Amino acid sequence: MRKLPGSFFQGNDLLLIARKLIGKVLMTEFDGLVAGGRIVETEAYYGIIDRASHAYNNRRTSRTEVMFGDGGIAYVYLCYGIHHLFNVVTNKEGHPHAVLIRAIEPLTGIPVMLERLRKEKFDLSIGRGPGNLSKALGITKMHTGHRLQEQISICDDGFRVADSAIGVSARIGVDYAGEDAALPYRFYLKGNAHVSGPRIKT
DNA sequence: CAGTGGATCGTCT
DNA sequence: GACGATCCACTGG
Repeated sequence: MRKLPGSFFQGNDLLLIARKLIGKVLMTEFDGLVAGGRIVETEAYYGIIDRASHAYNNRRTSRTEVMFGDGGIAYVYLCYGIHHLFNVVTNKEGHPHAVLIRAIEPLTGIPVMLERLRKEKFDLSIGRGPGNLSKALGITKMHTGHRLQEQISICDDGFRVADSAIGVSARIGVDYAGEDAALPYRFYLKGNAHVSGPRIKT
């Protein structure tokens, strides 16, 4: 288990980073409670030229400010007043790229996740969908701006994903973004039951 | 199954 | 004052 260094996140190749995050392990440790899972679904948000991005048109506010910093930082915000969505900031200062983590396959700390979700038994909804995974891992908007090296970290455990195992599609829930809604910026591990969105028909 | 609507509040206009 | 990078429960077929 090797924590990904800041340099992993600071490249300008957003789509490649979003793709390479598939198969990595997202871990949290809050108050001694460890939880984590394998990332199986991501979405890329292309900053100032992407109508789906909060940083579109160089929109710089107190909320979006962390996206303008160096890569390797968490961007967490509240959606629909209920859900905390976790993003990884990428690229260098001044280039507000981000990758939304949409789903994980739970690996460790499953009892802790069940407790946070108020669930009795393991089921596929744990870690499925960006709101669910943040809740399971205990991530909230108070963690926005945190470096991904301490309480929240992303690790390589040696798991390898072949290019052919990664599916690509349009992003989910970004209809407001006009033509940019159709861009192929969503990546997922084919056949994984924890991936969100409509089931793929085979 | 598909479709619909409610929850709930920070953020920006 | 409007609106989400969502989720779940509930409806009807």
